Amino acid sequence: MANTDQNEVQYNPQEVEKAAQSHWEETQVFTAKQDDNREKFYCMSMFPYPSGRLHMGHVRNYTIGDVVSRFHRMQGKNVLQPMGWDAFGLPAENAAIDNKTAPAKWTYQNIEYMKTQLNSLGFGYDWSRELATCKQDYYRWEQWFFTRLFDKGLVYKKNATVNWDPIDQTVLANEQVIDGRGWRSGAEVEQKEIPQWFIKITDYADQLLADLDKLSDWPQQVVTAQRNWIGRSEGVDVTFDLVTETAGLTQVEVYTTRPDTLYGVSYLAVAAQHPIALEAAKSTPEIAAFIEECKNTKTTEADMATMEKKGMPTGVEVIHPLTGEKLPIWIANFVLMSYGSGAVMSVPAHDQRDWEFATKYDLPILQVVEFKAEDAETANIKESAYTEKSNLVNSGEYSGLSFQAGFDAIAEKLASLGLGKKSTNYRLRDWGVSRQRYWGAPIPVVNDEAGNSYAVNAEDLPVVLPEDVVMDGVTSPIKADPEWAKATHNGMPVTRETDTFDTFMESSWYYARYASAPNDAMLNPNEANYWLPVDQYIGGIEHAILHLLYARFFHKLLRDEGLVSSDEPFKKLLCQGMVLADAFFNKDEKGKEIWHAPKDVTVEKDDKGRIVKAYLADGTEVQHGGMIKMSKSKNNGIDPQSVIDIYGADTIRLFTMFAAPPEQTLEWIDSGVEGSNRFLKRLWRLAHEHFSACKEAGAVPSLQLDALSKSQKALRREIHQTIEKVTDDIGRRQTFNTAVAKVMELLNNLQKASVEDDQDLALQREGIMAMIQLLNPITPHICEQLWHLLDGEGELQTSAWPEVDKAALVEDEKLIVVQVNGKVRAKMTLAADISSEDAQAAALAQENVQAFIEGKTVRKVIYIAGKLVNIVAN
RNA sequence: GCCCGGGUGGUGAAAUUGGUAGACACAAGGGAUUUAAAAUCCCUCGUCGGUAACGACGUGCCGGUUCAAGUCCGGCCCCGGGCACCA
Repeated sequence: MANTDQNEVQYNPQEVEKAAQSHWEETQVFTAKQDDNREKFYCMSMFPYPSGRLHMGHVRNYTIGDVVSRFHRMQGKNVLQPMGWDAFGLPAENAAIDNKTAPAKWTYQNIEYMKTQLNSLGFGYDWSRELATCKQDYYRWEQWFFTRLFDKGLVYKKNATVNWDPIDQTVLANEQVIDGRGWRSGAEVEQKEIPQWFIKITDYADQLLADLDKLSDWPQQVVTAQRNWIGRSEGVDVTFDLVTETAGLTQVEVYTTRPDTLYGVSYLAVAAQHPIALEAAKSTPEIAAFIEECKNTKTTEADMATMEKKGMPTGVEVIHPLTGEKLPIWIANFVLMSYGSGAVMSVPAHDQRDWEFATKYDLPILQVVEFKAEDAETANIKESAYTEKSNLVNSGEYSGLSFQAGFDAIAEKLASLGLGKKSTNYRLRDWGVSRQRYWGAPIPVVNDEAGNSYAVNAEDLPVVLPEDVVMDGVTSPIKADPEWAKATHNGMPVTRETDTFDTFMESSWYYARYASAPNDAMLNPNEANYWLPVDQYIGGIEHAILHLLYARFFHKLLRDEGLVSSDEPFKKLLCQGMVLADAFFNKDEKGKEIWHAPKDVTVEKDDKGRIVKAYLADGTEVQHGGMIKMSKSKNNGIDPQSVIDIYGADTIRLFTMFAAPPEQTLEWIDSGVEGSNRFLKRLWRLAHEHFSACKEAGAVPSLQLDALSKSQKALRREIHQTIEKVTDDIGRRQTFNTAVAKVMELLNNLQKASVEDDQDLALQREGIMAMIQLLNPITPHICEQLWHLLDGEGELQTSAWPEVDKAALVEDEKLIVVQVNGKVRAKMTLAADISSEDAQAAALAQENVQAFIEGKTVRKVIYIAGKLVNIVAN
């Protein structure tokens, strides 16, 4: 029991971890080599942006990845777990301005430091495959690939709006616009149209949608989010003839998903930028003013839904294609120029926005869809639109048709009149990849004097981004230097594009480059196809849409280029939850919240452990803002390094895996971290006690399976139940928290078991060795050291995962619960092979059961073998 | 508004196929050890009643199915996240 032997070796995580890490370095156990005779397992975590230091979100993400990798490696698979750096991006430019260094230098310094942090956490990466997206041996292939897409007609240039800072004369990224003003100049940001490059992701919209069905090992919510983002809808393009020619047009086209409601149209609504609106503005100053107002309405704000529906009549009219009726055209602030044709047919009775608009401007509301029977009592066109799909009414010859029949019949009629055709629309837009930033991969395009664009020839690649630059904070160095843009293309003088790629370009294919990074090509298909697809991808839910959609798209592009053979890049996806911590604040004179770091705050708790008072070192009282996501703005981040320095990597790894299931939020609790550390100390101590006992005994005794006592059998069953559960929890369920809990339970039981003879000692050894193996994916350093201490066979990292001895699981006796009318009244231990009759009889004989059935008639007895008896009596 | 999650002790959570609700851990309280403290170890710990045995109640609310419901079905309330004027 509590052995306070003075000679006992103390658990010193720093020493243990250093030793284990050197051992892995010597054995090169994480270097992955292609081997067609072994089953491969490719486990990848989302690579970090090299911001300077790891944060707790990284620790959680990469611990999960390392646990999965080590588990599969111990199962004998050929595991690849790489790591790299998402190294291009805006923060480097900002830091460069603040620190007066070049973005490249800052980035490489950060990479160097963060790499030591990752290593100190013991993550088993194959560093020989390390990549940084800002290096030319990486982005040159991205540039090459873009030129291939250029040749295939999958990219194009068009005007698109950017945020323009009129004082700094520069383009701003969305995050540089704060409350509509430039972050440095404070000038009001303007929308400006400039030519930019787009990749035709919409050409792949159907494939991206259809292949979602193959992603059965992705979280359902991510699949759903992507489906909604692609937003496929089926409808009809309807043409309305204008009564009089306007803006050079004789017709207006609209897109509708509800052609069945065509008889309910009472007006058309067009976007403020629509040609008809612009034409009307020429003669009517009020309209011009309204269009100007619409320009300034933010389209990104969340309060859009509550925004007032506003509009103005244009005075222009169209003819209803079926009824011949004249309908007015209105300009409406909720119609988007960027979706469909920038014009909609308005059916106020059956569309809520149209209803609000029509009610406000007193336009006719015509019901053409019958209320379903179940809605008949509640629906009321005078109060809101009825948007259900149902049979048609008031629709001439189409009245009485169902939704689908009406849809088809009206679509057909319009087609025969030459005034409509069925069409499919997507919410998904083409991917704009131009960024007017410096720290990114230059877009490999040159332009001649006539304005023609050419993809840079393969032999002229890469287009190198100069790294030794001075950032003035306003203009991109490659835009500021006219010499940089000078180039020749097939002997002709040309000018380079000075825009760079969206950094999502780099992160869309890095998983493939880890698998294969030849010097002379983007990928070697043979190597890439050995490792791909990624078997397990782990990262934050914030990338559920953009990154994961772009990467899926890129994979299909790589496939169509013949570089990979699979359809999807990531077989299984795990999105880990956020890390939360207590946050504290007080308010300054202006009422502004000032957030204080948890380490500066002292808390007082009541006897239930709830925070009743919190104050700073100088006694100032602060308020507890609750458990919220660790962030700079709330000043509640915990630096992982400080935790590693105190408790070591194994403790931080254990706590993050134990405190919550991986996809749920994790609450950072200091006392919980101490608890995890306590557990490791107990494990350490038990293993060392065992080691001493073996030394005393002279030899490591071997287990005599047929000579085990009843309690020894029970303990051995517990050991093998633990192996069974942990294997399932890590391998299949990915509930690492319950795996840890089960090992904790085993340690508790092993500590309680008295060791009196050789059999006890041998059994203790079996249990300890199993714990070391089972915990190794989570806390590999301590396990590695204990494995050596106890002379484990072979390399722990690649040695076989412990196997369940099915015979050990067999129970001679079982605990049976006895219920009367569904309530537990007794428990009894019976032979496992007892007959149903005997079990029922034993249950009825229980004293407490007798008390509850006295005076009642037993109607029925249910026996669930080996588990439960339920006696129904009344 | 729409789409996902979720609601279980003082707290984080567990209960995998409908079969003992609360494993494991944290906090709290009590005790041992110690000159003292730290560390360590032991005990208690859903609520109420009872010395205890045990009993009643208990998984957001209301109802249903079932021998049996945290789990399944119907309705409602609340919380968190995501998307958003997509025609």
